[in-house]
Order: sequence, then structure tokens, then C-alpha cells
Amino acid sequence: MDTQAELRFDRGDQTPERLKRQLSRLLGMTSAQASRVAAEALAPFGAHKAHFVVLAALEEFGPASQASISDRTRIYRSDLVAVLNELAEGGWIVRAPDPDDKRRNVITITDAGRERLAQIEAVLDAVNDRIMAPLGADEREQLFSLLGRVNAHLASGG
Amino acid sequence: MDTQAELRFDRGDQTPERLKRQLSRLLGMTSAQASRVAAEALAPFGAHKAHFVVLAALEEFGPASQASISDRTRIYRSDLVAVLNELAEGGWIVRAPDPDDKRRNVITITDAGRERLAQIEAVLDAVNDRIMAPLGADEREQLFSLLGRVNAHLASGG
DNA sequence: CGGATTTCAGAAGGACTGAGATTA
DNA sequence: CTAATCTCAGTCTTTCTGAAATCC
Repeated sequence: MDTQAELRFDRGDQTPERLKRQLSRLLGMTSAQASRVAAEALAPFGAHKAHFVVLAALEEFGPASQASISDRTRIYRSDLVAVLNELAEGGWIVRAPDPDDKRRNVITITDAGRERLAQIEAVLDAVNDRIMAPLGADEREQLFSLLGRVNAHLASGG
Repeated sequence: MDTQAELRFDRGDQTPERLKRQLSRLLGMTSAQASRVAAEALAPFGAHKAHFVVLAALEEFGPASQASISDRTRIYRSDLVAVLNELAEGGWIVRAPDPDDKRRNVITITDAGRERLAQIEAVLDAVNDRIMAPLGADEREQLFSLLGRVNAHLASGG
């Protein structure tokens, strides 16, 4: 591809000094690239990151309503609907009405879903490794720790 | 606002273990929150982050064509058009045809633009400080350094 | 001609809001 | 009646692609 994105490498560093100090900008650029790498790696499998997130939550916490899956994954309730439709179509989850509370659905991961999860996880673990390639093990831990603290602070209203 | 986002605080940590190890997820969440904080701080001024980015590039590198502004800011050429329209409407830049190359426009920051830049910068510096509030000075530098290395690696095709 | 610049139109994804229908 | 759940229908923003028109 001879796109504009490609032309942006290897130019002399003409980044304005003011921009280098803005963490939100550095976060945004890095996040966008990381997401692109992950999405490209998952594309050949017809998988999305949301699939991984939901399957992991089901595998670790067991069958759950859509509301509690939303709380655990931070995927909005409204957006979960489409994700679960896709996962149900693939046979990776089962969506059944809850007999104890007719407002709810009970979402259950299937055996095929567990296999799918393992497959996606392997892909994403490799992606993760590739993203953090320039960092040593201790540096990776530092990055997680620092980012995690910033994130927790922002998530709790800071 | 009694929205879903608000309900996501202060629940017991029900985050699936698998998700905690994915840097791209942590990056995405932190980036989204940081962007939201920045956008909310700029909204009362009717400013966007792109305004800051473009004005900073013009102030530091002087008058430039839209193509070179794009290279320096990593804002796509196609997206720059709307940003420059807004900045011209506010009187913060002047867009004039380049007599030496009629394909180009020469974009120049105005005195009002410099004032605007200082105003926006003050807002964003405060935002930056708020985002990194839980970190000490040395930790902030570490975070910038680690993220910068990951970003550079991804940007150069890694 | 090939190549660069500006502009417009739109795709694709993520984050988010609001409301309707149903049920507790 | 209030509140929770699921669903649909959107908005908004960002990143990115493609192509037309103009000019070097």
C-alpha cells in the first residue's frame, strides 16, 4: 500500500515540542497502532477483540447475564447484543432465557467457545509480545504498573 | 448523569485475568479516558485537540503548506481541511495561496492564534497533570520513555 | 506523462446516549 | 410506581481510504 501512513516514517523528527509532553496524545497514537496490529492479527480468523473479552469473562466467571458480562468487560450493554449475536452464530456461546428472572438471558460458553478462546488468546499473546518487543521483562511490568495506576485513577473519576 | 459509565466504578474487581495482561486493552481504556478528560476541558473554550496540535506546529516551525503540517502533526491531509477551516474562521490562522507553487496553500498563524495557542496549552497542561496525578516526576518520565519506545517501534512498522 | 497538493465523500471502528418493551 | 434488563437506533469522534481537480 502506498498510502499516506507509509510516508510518515523516517522523516526528520519534526514533531512540535509541545506535543511531546502531552501524554494523552502519546497514549492515543500508541493505542491506535496497537489496536490496528491486534485487529489485523485477528482478521484472518474472523475474530474481533470483543469476542476474546466476552469469552474470557464467561470462561473465568461462568454463565452470566448480559448485564453482568457488561460490567465485567466494560462493553456497553447495547453493544454487547451484536457481539453475542456473532458468538452465538459461531456456536461459541448459548443464549437462553433465565427461568428465574424473565428479563434476563443466561449466556453460557460452549466447548467450541473454549477452543475458540484458546485460539484467539494465542493470537493476542503473540500480538502483545510484538507490541512490547523493544521492552525487557522488567520494563514491561513497569509499563503495566504505571499505565494501570493512571487508568485506575481516571476510571475512579480522577 | 446517571449513565452506564457511572455504574462501572466501585464494583469488586471482576476483570478476567486474561484481559489484564493485554497491553492493547489497557492502552485503549486509558487512552479513551484521557481523551475524554481533555475534550471535556477544552469544550468550554470551543477548542479541539487538533487545534492545539496545528497551532503548535505553526508556531514552532513557521508558515507551512498543508502537506507539511500533516507530516508534522500526523493529522491526515484530508482531515486537516476541516481543522484549518475552523481555525481560519476563528481568525487564528490565515490560509493563502502560495505564489511559488499554485497547488499549495501557505498557512500562517496570527497573533490571535498565538494567544489561542497559549490558552489551549494552559488547559492541556493542567489536564496532563491531572491525568498523571498518581505518578511522581520520575515515574512520569519513565512512562513517557516506555510508551515512547513502544510507539516508535510500532510507528516504524514493528 | 508521472507526481504532488488540496478537497470532498465516505468507510470502519470504538465509545457512548436515549428510548421502547418487558418483567421484577 | 420504580427499577432492572435487553434491544434497537442513533450520535460523535478518530483513523483511514479513494478519487477528483488542479498544478508542478
